[in-house]
Amino acid sequence: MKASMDKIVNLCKSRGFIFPGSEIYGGLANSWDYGPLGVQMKNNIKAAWWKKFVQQNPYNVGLDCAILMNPTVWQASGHLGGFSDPLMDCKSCKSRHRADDLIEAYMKKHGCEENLSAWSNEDFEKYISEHKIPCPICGKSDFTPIRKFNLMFKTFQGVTEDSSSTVYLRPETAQGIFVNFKNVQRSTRKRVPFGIAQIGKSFRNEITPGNFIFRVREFEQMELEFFCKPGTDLEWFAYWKDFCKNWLLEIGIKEENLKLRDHDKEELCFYSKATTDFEFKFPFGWGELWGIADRTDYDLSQHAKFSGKDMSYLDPITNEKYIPYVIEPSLGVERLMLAYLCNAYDEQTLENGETRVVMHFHPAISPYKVAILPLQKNMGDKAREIYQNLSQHFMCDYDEAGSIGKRYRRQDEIGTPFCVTIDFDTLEDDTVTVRERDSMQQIRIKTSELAAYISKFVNI
RNA sequence: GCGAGAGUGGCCUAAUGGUAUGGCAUCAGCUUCCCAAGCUGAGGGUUGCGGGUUCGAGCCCCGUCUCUCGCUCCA
Repeated sequence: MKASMDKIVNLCKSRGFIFPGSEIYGGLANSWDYGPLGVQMKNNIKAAWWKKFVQQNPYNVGLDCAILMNPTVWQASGHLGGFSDPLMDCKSCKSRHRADDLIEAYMKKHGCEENLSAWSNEDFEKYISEHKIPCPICGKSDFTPIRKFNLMFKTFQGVTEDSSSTVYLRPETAQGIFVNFKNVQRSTRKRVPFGIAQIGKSFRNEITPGNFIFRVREFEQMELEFFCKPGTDLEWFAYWKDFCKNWLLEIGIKEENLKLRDHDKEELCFYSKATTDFEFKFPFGWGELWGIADRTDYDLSQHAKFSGKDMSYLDPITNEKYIPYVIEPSLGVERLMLAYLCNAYDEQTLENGETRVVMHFHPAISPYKVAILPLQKNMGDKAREIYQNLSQHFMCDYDEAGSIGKRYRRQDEIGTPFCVTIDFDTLEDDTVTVRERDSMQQIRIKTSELAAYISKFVNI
């Protein structure tokens, strides 16, 4: 693979796709700011997803929920409580362990197994010190107190930092969809099966983020929750798996960079009946890109239980009443963008021995669609006129600095699919040369036909 | 949180304790009618921050901040 993380990171920074966050203050680990090209590309990715999953899809509708939610939502979903792992370090050898794992292993060995789910951290610590449970690495029993790693960001609603007003930043957008299931169904008169799509920020206090924008603490999700009748769920699971894969191929992800992996039983989350990961071949190895899960009726049932509201669906034709099953394709915007950058990266050696870096973006995703390049600076007036006209339709770049070859290179590097050059003839007969990025082929075209010509490629 | 490593213009890089190099990139001018050409010139750094040793610190010492890599975790 020609792309390496270093090259991608450097290109992103030097060309204005992605900058390190808070850089002038020395940065903030794993935070990233999206520059002029980055935000454009990110918006294009989101727009393409929305178009495919909402605009063009007869089943689905959109939604945009608040990031802050009633904390009970997170009790119902299981994010509070269940997912803060009780971790302790061995003071002697500095290794880290889960207290419940240590105790479970100890109990298993001594044949006295118990259900630990109701135990508090104090219970864990007491049991470990009373039974002098040894560190599996060094054998000593000298642990730090338990530290809780809650993966949710906490903040305070209201001006006093008092615990009664604690709220959380959502760790996934899905719950906002579940709590609005009835609202959306009623107001749109949708019948099951139907889906609700949402794009929005989520926050997770990952202990180990990294790999550029692959894993970050603040990220944007594109999620679909598709509600269907129990029993039809596996059919729909297969349907969305295909649908998602086709979309990735459509926007230009190469099939050889993609791998579908089904979770086996042990790996499945407690609420999930089936999960398939789309993995992408990143320069650092295969990494999860898109997770598709059969969440069963777990979420709606939990919300019914905790809220006391009926979350079931009454089929108006058969009069059957049931809690729908949910198929969830969940995709991270930044992660897809990183995959997309790696997927598009190419270095080519030209006939003259020079190399060019080319980003092979689909025209719908590339930040700029067209660059306007006057061959000489004294053609600037005409060129700016063309720029003004094309800007009505597309994101355009304008560049009159340096040789024409150099300007082509600059556009190749940021993946601009078309370059329009203005020359002497343009001033005479109003035609321009359009140069295509991947083939480097040139065609001559009337300026009046430019917008229509380029539109054909830009629309997915 | 622990362990290790690293911080010199936008990027890369040089500097036995002695005036902070050079390249790329950027900008201006000349030249140039289609794929990183050339020439001339310009701007940009108190070496992450604070202190100490010294006649003198990018370099040595202490502290601090930040980043990177590994470990534990990832609904």
